[in-house]
Amino acid sequence: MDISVVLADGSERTVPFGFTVFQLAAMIGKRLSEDSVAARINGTLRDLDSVLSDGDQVEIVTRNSDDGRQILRHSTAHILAQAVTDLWPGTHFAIGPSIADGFYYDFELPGAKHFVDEDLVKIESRMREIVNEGQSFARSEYSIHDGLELFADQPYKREIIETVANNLAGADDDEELEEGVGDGSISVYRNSSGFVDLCKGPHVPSTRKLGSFKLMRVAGAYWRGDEKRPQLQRIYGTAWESDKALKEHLVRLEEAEKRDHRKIGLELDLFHFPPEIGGGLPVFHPKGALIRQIMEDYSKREHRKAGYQLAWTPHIAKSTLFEISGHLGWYKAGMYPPMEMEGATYYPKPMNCPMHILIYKSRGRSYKELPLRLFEIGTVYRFERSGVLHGLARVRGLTQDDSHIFCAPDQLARELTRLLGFIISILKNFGLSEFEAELATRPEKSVGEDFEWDHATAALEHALKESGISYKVAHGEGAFYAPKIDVHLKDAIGRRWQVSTLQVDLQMPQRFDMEFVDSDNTRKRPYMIHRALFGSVERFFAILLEHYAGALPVWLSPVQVVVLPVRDDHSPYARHVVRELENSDVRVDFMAADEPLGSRIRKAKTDKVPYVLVVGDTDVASGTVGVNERGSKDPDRDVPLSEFVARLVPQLSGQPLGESLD
RNA sequence: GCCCCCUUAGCUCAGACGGCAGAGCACAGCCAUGGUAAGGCUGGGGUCGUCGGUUCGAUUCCGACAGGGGGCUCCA
Repeated sequence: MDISVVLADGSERTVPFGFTVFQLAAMIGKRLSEDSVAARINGTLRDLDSVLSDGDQVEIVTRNSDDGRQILRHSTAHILAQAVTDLWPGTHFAIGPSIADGFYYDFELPGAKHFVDEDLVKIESRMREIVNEGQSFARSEYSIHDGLELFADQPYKREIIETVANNLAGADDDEELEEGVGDGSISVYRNSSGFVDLCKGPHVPSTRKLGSFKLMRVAGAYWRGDEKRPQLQRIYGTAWESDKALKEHLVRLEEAEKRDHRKIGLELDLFHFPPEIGGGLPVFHPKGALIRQIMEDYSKREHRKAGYQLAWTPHIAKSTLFEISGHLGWYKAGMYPPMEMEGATYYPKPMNCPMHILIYKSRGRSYKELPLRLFEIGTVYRFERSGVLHGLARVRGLTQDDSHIFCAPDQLARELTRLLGFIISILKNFGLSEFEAELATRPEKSVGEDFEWDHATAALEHALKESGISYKVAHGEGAFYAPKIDVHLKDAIGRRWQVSTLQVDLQMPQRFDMEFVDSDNTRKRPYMIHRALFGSVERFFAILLEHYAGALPVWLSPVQVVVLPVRDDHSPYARHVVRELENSDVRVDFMAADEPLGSRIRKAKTDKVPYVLVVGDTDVASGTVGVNERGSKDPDRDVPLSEFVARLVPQLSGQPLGESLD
């Protein structure tokens, strides 16, 4: 008896009853069957040995598809666990999912031992043996009861099974499902060698399908992500559909490493972290400070144009302020410890907002003044835990480009829309073009009235829709006092960074008893919007360095042009060129002819200076320069100086030129 | 804070069974005046992260601490 199935392209195939997916793939083509790792049957991922039913919609999943790679990674995680239990009998293994680019597996070694780096070599070679043995993965199902018995020696597996068994409603947890529990039964995969793991599947049919993987590192990771629970030993690996894809991935990692802002910061002499000052407290060297200043000046100018007023507030305040704001109640652990003086207690500020509120409250406010937009590039101090510090991206003294907007309730939606548009346009002017947003809604633990949350959340969503930015809703991810929008951007090599945040604060106006007099002469409470655009100047600085790999656009470059005389006797003319450029507000350096030309050019280019001008005999004679533009291979000789200036000047302001400077 | 790794010249890194510490780049001086990515010579520069232990002797072995890196947790 034959049955018929529908393939991904819509065509129908007739196959014998009892045919498996793999047999179907083989029937379609040798290449397809070789590349197949699983199948999607009626929308669900299944093993290749699944038997087909009449009318099934079948899509063969190949190793180079997203689904396929995920299956390869998950299967590779299994043989990682198998290798570890082979090498350390009695190991407890917890979970081992696929993740972006790879997989991990969490273990608890007998005797509370820890992995060291050399162990990865041993484990990897055991994994290669398992691959070469061509072990099969076979699925079977167990009742909860039998499953608990099967994993009698595996407390973490038992906990997964028990949690879900006790709370079937919790079965919508993806991780539990990936681990193979649901619907009152569990599924396990058993290798031909006898290794068994709890798993939903699917898996590749044979370990021989695996092999393009590499173990990357060992790390500690808390069981279920809870720092109160045991810390397990996590091994990270990467796995791909082919050795070529694996190699490309490793090259991409190297590229990313070259862009590391900490490395670039050192190479270009921009900033460093003196241990004598303390972790997370950078000093900016002259060139780095100049870049910062350009960023900040640009930002201030744009804010003034957009109707903001600049504020300036001190770095410390009495405890009273943070008692009113609530920071001492909620976030004391995140604040630097206090200083005592003349009987009062002072704290370094962890945020600027309470001080901006005091500016608002310095006198009565009329509805005619709203929206009142205050802006400050203000440095705040937060006691980040030592383990989380990361270059400029996560510091303890950070400078927020912070604004607080106070508006009437009926102005909220319009103001948020305007704000989001402003944020996007500024980010674009820094040469960033791909954005995504997240709308974070009310968390379970939160304060405030429903109608306020609803109003604020709706206004945020309205702004997102108006701006046209793509977004997703992160349910329950908001701050406990406010819903928010987080803007993420993608950098030149596709990494996502969170930058701007907009929050509609439902608490502060009340805590500080803020009000304004409305047109009907009644006192009303304003809404308050918190917003950081760069996030922090330091973090945004890091993002720009990594995005541009240090080759900043002309307007942000600390040195825009270097002028090199070929010989010493060209120096007077070279200095004339320097003066001319300085008259056009170009940041220009002169490099004396005390080294060979080649090495001076090399130095200027490794400093990533956008334009290197070389002047020699012909230039002196005819008033020209030899232009070396960053990124172009050949010099542009005999360019009249006035022509070069005319070409350069439009690039000096912070406006995008729409060109890639990579 | 927790797990793993690292710490030798300003930078990138060698090094030895435990027996006077090495290179390249950078820096300084002299020479070389060179039209497009490293010119030559000479020189200075180190308590081998800190403290303690083992040892006749420790930069090397052991321990603690500090700083850095990769993760986990956290990020108002």
